[in-house]
Amino acid sequence: MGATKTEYFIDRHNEIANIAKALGHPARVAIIDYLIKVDACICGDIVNELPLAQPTISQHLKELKNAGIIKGEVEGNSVCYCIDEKNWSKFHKIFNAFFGKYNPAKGSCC
Amino acid sequence: MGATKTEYFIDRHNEIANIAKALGHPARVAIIDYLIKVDACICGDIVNELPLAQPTISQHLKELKNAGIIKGEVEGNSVCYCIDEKNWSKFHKIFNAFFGKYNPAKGSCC
DNA sequence: ATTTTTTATCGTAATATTGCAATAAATAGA
DNA sequence: TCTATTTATTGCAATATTACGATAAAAAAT
Repeated sequence: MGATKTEYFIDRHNEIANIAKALGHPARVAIIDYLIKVDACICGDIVNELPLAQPTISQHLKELKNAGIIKGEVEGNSVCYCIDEKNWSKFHKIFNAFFGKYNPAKGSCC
Repeated sequence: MGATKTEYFIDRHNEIANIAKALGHPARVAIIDYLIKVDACICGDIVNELPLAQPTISQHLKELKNAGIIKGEVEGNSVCYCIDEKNWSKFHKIFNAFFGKYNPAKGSCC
């Protein structure tokens, strides 16, 4: 008990849930938004942008990286983080397909 | 400690995170997919579709309802659940705008 | 070589989530 | 009324998440 029964569900549902879960924290959305804004790959000054301690940011970055949303490359002293372009497009498509599956126009609700 | 510091973040980031969080479990994605598939509003036979106990399903339905993704109406004996059309369109737009903010083409990553 | 800068990891506390058995609540049907 | 049927709620155990201080690791600068 307590743990999600991942093996009970189909891959597609798990994949959508995984991406969504990674996006399911305001700090992580803020990190992504910042990375998009500065476009060029920016490293740890994300810490200065958010009201969270450095270890917390590092943890959130790790989760975003694990989900495949961002990637980080060691750049001398620091680490350069940026959006993972390839996965981003993929995830965009997946979510667009998911939301597109339902057509509100013909919604025949009670 | 342990709780998300919601008040530290801007509304937009919290909104995206909230929807994403609700979609962040395969059972909830499966429930949505099922509701879309049967189109007409279907009640508690979701329980027969998923390998989870009735109270667990009920809890997931509650979370989806709280997030505004689905709505439930009492229909005699049972409850009729369906996609919340209005919010669905809204959420679709929000996520499309979010993913559309980044243009992988000009991604100038390290 | 020592210090600074930058990021990751460890350890720990607080809180949240997931899941279910048991049970309640509410209506339908006999 | 009594009995199903259907859904929600309660209570609890197991696990996950969030957050941060302390500290490690690794390269840069002095």
